Amino acid sequence: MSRRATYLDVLSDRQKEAVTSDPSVPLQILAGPGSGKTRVLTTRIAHIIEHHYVPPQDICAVTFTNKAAKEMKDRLGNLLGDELASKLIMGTFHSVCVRYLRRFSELIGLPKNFIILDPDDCAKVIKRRWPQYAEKFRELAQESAGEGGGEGMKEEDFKEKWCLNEISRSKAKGLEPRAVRKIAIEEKDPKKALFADIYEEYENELKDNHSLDFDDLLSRGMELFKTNPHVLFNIKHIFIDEFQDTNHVQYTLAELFAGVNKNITIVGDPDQSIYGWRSAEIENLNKMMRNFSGCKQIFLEENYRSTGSILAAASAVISQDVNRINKGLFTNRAKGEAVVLKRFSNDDHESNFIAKEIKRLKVAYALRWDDFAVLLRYNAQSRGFEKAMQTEGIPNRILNGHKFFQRAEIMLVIGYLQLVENEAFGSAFRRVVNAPKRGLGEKSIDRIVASANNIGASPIKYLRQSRGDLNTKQAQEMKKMIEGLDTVRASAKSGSSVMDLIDLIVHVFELKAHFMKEDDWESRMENIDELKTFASKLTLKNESTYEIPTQGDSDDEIEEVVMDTPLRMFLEEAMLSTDADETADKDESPKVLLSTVHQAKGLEWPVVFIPTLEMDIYPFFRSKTPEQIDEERHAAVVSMTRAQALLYSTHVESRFAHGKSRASEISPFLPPKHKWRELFLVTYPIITSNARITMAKILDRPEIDEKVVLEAMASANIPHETTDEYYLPYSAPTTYSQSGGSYFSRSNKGKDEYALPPMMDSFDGGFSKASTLVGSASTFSSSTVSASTSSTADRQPRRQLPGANSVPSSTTSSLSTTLPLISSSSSSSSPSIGSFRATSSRKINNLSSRTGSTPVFNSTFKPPSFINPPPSASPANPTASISSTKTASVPSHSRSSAAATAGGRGRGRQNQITAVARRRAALTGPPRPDPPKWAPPRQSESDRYKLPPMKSTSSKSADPSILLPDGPGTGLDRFVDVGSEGLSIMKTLGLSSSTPPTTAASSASQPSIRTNQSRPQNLEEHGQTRSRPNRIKPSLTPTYLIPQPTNPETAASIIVSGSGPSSLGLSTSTNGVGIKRSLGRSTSAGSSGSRGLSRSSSRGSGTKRSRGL
DNA sequence: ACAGGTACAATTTTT
DNA sequence: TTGTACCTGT
Ligand SMILES: Nc1ncnc2c1ncn2[C@@H]1O[C@H](COP(=O)(O)OP(=O)(O)OP(=O)(O)O)[C@@H](O)[C@H]1O
Repeated sequence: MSRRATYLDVLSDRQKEAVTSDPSVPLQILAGPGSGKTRVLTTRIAHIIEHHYVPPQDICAVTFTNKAAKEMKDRLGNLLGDELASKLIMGTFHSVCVRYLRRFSELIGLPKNFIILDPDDCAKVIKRRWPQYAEKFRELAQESAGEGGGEGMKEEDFKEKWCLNEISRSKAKGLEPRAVRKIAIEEKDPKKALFADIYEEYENELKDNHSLDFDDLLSRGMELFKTNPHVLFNIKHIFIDEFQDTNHVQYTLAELFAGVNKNITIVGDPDQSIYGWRSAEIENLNKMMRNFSGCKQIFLEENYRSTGSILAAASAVISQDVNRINKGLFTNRAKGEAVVLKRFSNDDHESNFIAKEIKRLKVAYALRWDDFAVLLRYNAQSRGFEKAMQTEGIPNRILNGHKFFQRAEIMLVIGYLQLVENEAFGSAFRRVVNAPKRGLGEKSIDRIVASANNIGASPIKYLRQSRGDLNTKQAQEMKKMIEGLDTVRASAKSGSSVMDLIDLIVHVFELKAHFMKEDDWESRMENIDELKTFASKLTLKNESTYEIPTQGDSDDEIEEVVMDTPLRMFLEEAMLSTDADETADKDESPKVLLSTVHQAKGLEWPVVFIPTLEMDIYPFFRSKTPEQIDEERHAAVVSMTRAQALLYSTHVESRFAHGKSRASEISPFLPPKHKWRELFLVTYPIITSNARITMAKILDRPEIDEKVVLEAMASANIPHETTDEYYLPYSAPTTYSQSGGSYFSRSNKGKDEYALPPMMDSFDGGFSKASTLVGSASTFSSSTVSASTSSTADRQPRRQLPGANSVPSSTTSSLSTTLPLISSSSSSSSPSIGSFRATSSRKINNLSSRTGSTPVFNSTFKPPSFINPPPSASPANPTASISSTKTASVPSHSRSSAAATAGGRGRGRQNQITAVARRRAALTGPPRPDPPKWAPPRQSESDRYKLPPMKSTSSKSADPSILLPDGPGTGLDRFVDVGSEGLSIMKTLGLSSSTPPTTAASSASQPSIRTNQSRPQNLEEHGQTRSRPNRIKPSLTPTYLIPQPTNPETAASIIVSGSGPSSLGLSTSTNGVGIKRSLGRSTSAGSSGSRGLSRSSSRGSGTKRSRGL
C-alpha cells in the first residue's frame, strides 16, 4: 500500500491516470519529449505487478535499444526490487526474439545453435557474388534500354549496399524472396526480379550457414509466434517504448504478444520518429487504434525534463513542420539559461569551444563529466570533438555502434568461437581458415566450400573426411585447425568460461604470433583482452537474466541449462550489443558522452551540445523527400530535447573535409533570425550564481555551494565571463589578449547582431587584418604547444625523454610515436590515446618474425639509439623502458627503401610539414625553442590559416606560466577533474605536484595501446605535445599475456577493485610486472578498455585489416 | 598466394 | 584526407 502511494506520488494526475488505466484496455500514451512517457511506462509495469498481481515473468517489455532496456530494468529494480524486476521478459525486439528462437528453434526447423550473422558477414555474402550480379544487371539494362525502357536501370543505383538495404527492407515488411519476385513480375521490373534472385541466394546461403541476420531474428520470431502461439501462453501484457519507430514486423510482433487478450501498452511520439530509413512506420500508431478496438489514448503535455528556454527553442524548430499536430507541450520549470547558438569560423574552433566550455561549465556548475553529452548527426563527426576533448584532457566515451566487434582481431576470435559453437557456420570458416596463414587463398577456399556444398556438408565436415585437392601442406594445416577447434570445443563442453576459451583459442591457433607479423599487434591483443572482459561481465549479467517460462513439466529445465551455454550467450550478446561498454560498471569514472542523436534517443543530460547545425547535415544532404526532411528535423529536435538545463548549439562557416575546406551554411531548421533574440544567446554565456541555483533545481540536486564553486573557479582559472580568446586552442587566456584586444572587443560589442567570432579564417575579407592576427595566433598555437613541451623539457632536462633534445630532425617522426599522449586514466577512455598512425593504418612490410617486444630493425634504417634502449636499460626509468616497448611498433619504417614505402611515405610527409613549420618559425621567428618535429601542425591546417604566427605569441610561448598551465605557477588543481586523484597519483609516483609536465609526460609514456586507423594523424601529434602532467595514463604492458582470472567472479572483483582512475602505478612501474598485470587488467576493463572499444576504425580494421590478418 | 603500388571514391542514422 | 579496389610482380 505504502509503496504504491510512493510510486504514484511522483506522478502528475494525468500520468497517474495512464499508470492506473485498466490493464485490459489497450493503451496508447502519446506525448512529447520529456513528458515522462518512459516513467509512466515503467510505473505502469510496476503497478500491474503489484496491484493486479500479474507475475513479472508474464510481462514483456520492449525497448528500442539495449541501453534503454537496461535503464528500464534499473528503474523497475528501484520500484520492485531487483529480483522481481529481473524476471520480466525485457529487452529489444531482437534480443527477446532470440531468446524465444533459441528456446523453440525446433518448432520452426531452426538449428538450436544458429549463429547471428554480423552485418559485415552479410555484406560479404553479397559481395562474393557481386561480379556475377553486376554482369547480369548490365545485360538487363541493355535489354531494357533496347526496349526503350531503361529508367531505373542506372548502374550507379545498383550497388551492394542497395541490395543489402533492400533485403533488410523486404524483411522488415515481411516479404520473402518469393513475394518479391511476384511483385517484380507484376510490375514488370527487371531490376526487382534480379534483386529477388539475389535475395533468394542470400537466404539460401544463410540457411546453409545455420545463421540468421538481424532482420531474421524478427521475422523468424514472427513466424514462430504465428505458427506456435502457445509459446506465448503466459504473456499477460506487452509494453513497448518508442512505438513510433516500429516497423511492420515489429508491429506484428506486438500484436502477437498482445495475444487474444490484447493487453498492450505503448508509448510514443510521432514527432520523434527518426527511424523511417529502416522501415519504421509511424502509421503503426493509427494501425493500432484500428486493430485494437477500444484502444485508449492518453496525452501528456507537461515536460518535466527541460528548462523553458530549451523547450521554447525546440518548439520553434519542430513547429516549422506544418503538418504536425501541436501537442501543446509546456513546462512549469524555470526559464533557465538561454539556449546558446554560436557560430564559428571553422570546425576546429567549434570543437575547441565545446571542449573548453565543458571544462568551464563543469567547474562553474559543479557538474560531473557524465553530465555532458555532445550529440552528433553521424558517427564520423566524433573525430574532431574527440580530438579537442583529448587535447583538453576531458575523459570521453564514444558510442559507436558495435564497431568494436567488427575489428578484424575480434571477428577472428569470435569466428573461432562461432565454429566451436557451430561448425557449419560458413562465414566464420571463411574468416578464420586462412588466419593465421595456412596457405589457402580465396581460390582454394572457394573450392573447399564448393566441394562441401556438393556433398551437402559444411566445409569443416567435408574437410574431416576428405582432403579434397589441397596440397600436402594445406591439408596438414586444415587437419591441425580442425583438431584445434575440437580441442576448444572439448574445453567448452567441460564447462570452461568464455574467457578461458578465448585464451585457449589464442594459444591453440597461435594468434599472437599471427598478429605480431604486424606492428600493431599490441593493440590487437589489448582488444582481445577487452573481449575477455566483455565476456566476464556478461557472465555476471546473464545470471540475472529472465527465463522464458514454458508449459509442461520441468525436465525442460535440464535442457535449458544445456541450451544457454555461456558460449552461446556470449556470441549472441556480442552480435546484438551495440556497445561493448554497455555492461560498464556503474562506478566507472564518469565521461563526457559523444553519441549520435539516434543512440541518444530517450536519454537526457544536464548539458547538451549540438554542433554542426548546418545545411547538408541537418538535414543530411541525401534527404530528399519531405518525409525524410521531417525526420531530419526530428533528429534535431530530439537532440535539443535531451537537454535538461543547458543547451548549446553551434555551427560553422567552413568545414574541413576530404582535405578541403568547404563553406557551410546554417541549418534551415533554425528559426528565422528575427526570432533569435527571444530564443537564443549568440554570445558566450556569463555564469551567474542564479544560474547555479536554477541548475540545482532543475536537476533536483542539492544546492551548489557558492563558495566552493567560486574557489574552484578561481583556482582553475575559470572566468565567469569569457571571450573568444578563452576558447583558442591550447592557450592560456592572457596569451593573445593584447594583440587581439581591439578585435575581440568589437566582437563583444556586437549586441545581438550575430557577430562573427574572431576566429575566422582568412577568406573573410572584412576582418582580414584582425582575423589574420587571431588566425595566425591559433595556427601558431599548435606549434606553440610543441614549443611549450620543449621549453619545459629545457627546464627540466633530467625528466625528459632520453635523447629528446638530440633527435635529428629527420627521425623525429619516429620519436613522435614514442611520445604518448599524457592523460589520466579516466581520459584514457578516449580511444586515441597512445596510438598512432604510423603503425596503425599503414600497411607495413612484414618484418622477419619478431619475438617479444624486441624490435628487429632492418639494416638500412637504424633508429637512433634512444628510441630503442635495451629493455634492461630502464628498470629504474620507466620512461625508457616504455619507450622501448613502444619501439616495437615503430619499425614500420624499417624498410629498405624508406621513401617508396608506406612507412617511408609517412615519414616523408611529416618532414614536409616540419619544413613548413620551420619556415614559418623562421619567418616570424624571434628565437624560440626549436619546434619539436613530432607535433607539426597538419599541413592542411596550416593552409587554412594563411599567415605565419605572430611574434607576440611566439615570445609568449617562452613564458612558461602561460604556456604550461600546469607549471609551477598554476598548480595541479587547475584541472579540477583530476584533483586529488591526480595528486595522489603523483604522490604515489613520488612526484611533487609541481612536477613539470614533461615529467609526467615521459613517465606516462606508453606503447600504443589501441590502434585506431581512422583517427586523424594530428590527433596524436597534438595530444602528445599537449602536456598534461596531472593526467596519468596507465601504461599497458604490451608483450606478455595478462593472465585472466579463470572464474568470472574473481574477474569481476578484480575489475571492480581496479576500476577508476587509480589504476595508475602502471605508468611508472617498469618491472613491477605483477602489479601491472592485475591493475593493467582492470585498467583495460575500465577506462582504457572503452577506449579501444569505442573507437575502431570504421572499416579499416574490420575489412581491410582482415586481409592483413 | 601474397605483398606492394596506384588510381580512385567518398563521405548517415541501427538492431 | 583517408580508405579501398584493382592491378602488378614475385
Ligand atoms: N511527474 C514527474 N515529476 C517530476 N519529474 C518527472 C515526472 N515525470 C517524469 N519526470 C522526469 O522527466 C524526465 C523525462 O522523463 P521520461 O524520460 O520518462 O520522458 P519521455 O517522455 O520518455 O521522454 P522522451 O520522449 O524524450 O524519451 C525524467 O528525468 C523523469 O524523471
